Amino acid sequence: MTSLFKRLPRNRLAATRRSSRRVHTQPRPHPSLAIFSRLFIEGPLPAALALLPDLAAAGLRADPVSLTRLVKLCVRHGTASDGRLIHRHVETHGPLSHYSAGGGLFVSNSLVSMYAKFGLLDEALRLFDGMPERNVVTWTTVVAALANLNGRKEEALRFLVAMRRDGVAPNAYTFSSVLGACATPWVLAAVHASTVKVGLDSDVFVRSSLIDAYMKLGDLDGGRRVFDEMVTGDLVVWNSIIVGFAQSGDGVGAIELFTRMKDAGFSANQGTLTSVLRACTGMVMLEVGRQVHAHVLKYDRNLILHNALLDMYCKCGSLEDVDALFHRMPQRDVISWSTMISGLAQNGKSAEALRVFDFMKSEGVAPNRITMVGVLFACSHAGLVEDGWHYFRSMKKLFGIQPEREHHNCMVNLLGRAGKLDEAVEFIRDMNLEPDSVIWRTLLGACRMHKNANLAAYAAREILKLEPDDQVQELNRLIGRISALGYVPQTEFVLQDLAIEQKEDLLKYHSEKMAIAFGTMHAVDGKPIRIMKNLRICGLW
DNA sequence: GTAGGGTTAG
Repeated sequence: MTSLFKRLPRNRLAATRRSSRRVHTQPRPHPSLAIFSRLFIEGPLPAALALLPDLAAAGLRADPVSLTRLVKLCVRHGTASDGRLIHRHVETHGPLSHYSAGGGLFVSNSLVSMYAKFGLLDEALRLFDGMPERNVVTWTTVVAALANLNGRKEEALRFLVAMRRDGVAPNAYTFSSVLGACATPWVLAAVHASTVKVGLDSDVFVRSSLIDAYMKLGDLDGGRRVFDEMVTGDLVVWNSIIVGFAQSGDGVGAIELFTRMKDAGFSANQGTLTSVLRACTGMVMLEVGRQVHAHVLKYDRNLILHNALLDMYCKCGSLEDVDALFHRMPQRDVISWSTMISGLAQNGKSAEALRVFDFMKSEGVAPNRITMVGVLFACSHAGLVEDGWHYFRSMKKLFGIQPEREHHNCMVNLLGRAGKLDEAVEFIRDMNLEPDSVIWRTLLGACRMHKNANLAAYAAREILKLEPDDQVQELNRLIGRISALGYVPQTEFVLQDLAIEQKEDLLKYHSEKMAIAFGTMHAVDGKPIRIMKNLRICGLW
């Protein structure tokens, strides 16, 4: 136990004790090493953090192993300010440079990772810049953090180059992370070639990341080639290829691979099935989802899988399946209930959604903030303004849930759809949050629905203030194809005073039209096209 | 003791 802490030199210890006496009239009991070590390893975190000043006052210095454990505890149970507290403590009372090279490096690495996990990448980079030495873990931590952020992926690649220039060789961890930053086929080809060169392309983590990277770029053949080179096999590599196919819209291919995987002797686990189901949900592939359901049957008591199935059937609009499954489920948690509430509301069954909410409460299940989004959403669809207000106002009192941005947005949607546009504006002005573009867009949608051009112009100006660079992507290419299919725009829903051609132009970007056009272009003859959307604000539908 | 792949609700 004593090996966990090192005593400081005697003069420093004496000075610390003197200052400690000045502060406290009664000498404080000496904190025991056993308490320190146990709390640093097991927590609870607040108690461990509270001991840091005592530790310093007693002239004791935690060793690197205890400190890295404390940082880990902080990532799991604490906040960024807890992490900063540890960092400050270490720098003040046991500077990282005082540890032997390995020990200090471990502590620094864990702190860099801690900042990255709290989303404080710039603080992580500041610490990184100040480090006297860095190893492959230090570099990989930063590369991975950058690769996971849209907008900083190029930096991740620059760090990979800098790392090699610094004489640190990337390993499988590094490649697996940096592959998430390959946004063009050329970069991916170069990184792939590097993995082959250093013999890491057969590592299961690298292989799975390679497949993901090819699939994300839409290169199904590239992904398939990497997959086919696999000799030993790995469940997650199978998972990568299956999800890649499903997300590329090749649901049939995904299921074929899924079957091949089982033939190859792999047993789909919960992770495989949930990710395949997620892909089915995202692509609205009801038939494929039903086939996956058959495989879920052997996990007949798995709540996560049942919830994923429930969501899939909701998003695919198959309410008979939703009903049958929900009643058969052996247990239900707050996610099951929330899925039902939102799913029914999305399918235009608001009254049922609110009945399910009552049923949920009668079963003694406490709603959470996501449940309340569903409830407010249901009110919004059914035009139940009074009920919506009641639920919004009672969230805190009845369920202890503080209304957040998304709940405020639901209220603007509710008031706006009900035609109470002035009340919606008043609500936006009175709320304690700074309105964001989502709120203004909600109001704009309501203005269109109720043909209020003045207020629409106001909302649009607010949106442009917040998002001056709002851009339209490859849309025009797609529009050309829609027109070829006989699309005739209905200009009465454009409120601005514009020439008819300009109005038509604006309506091209209407989301349902686009979805139907996309479906028409890709659907097999005779098969239904299922359009999934989260809001029903258009007057035409 | 530090960095990695898939994993249910808006």
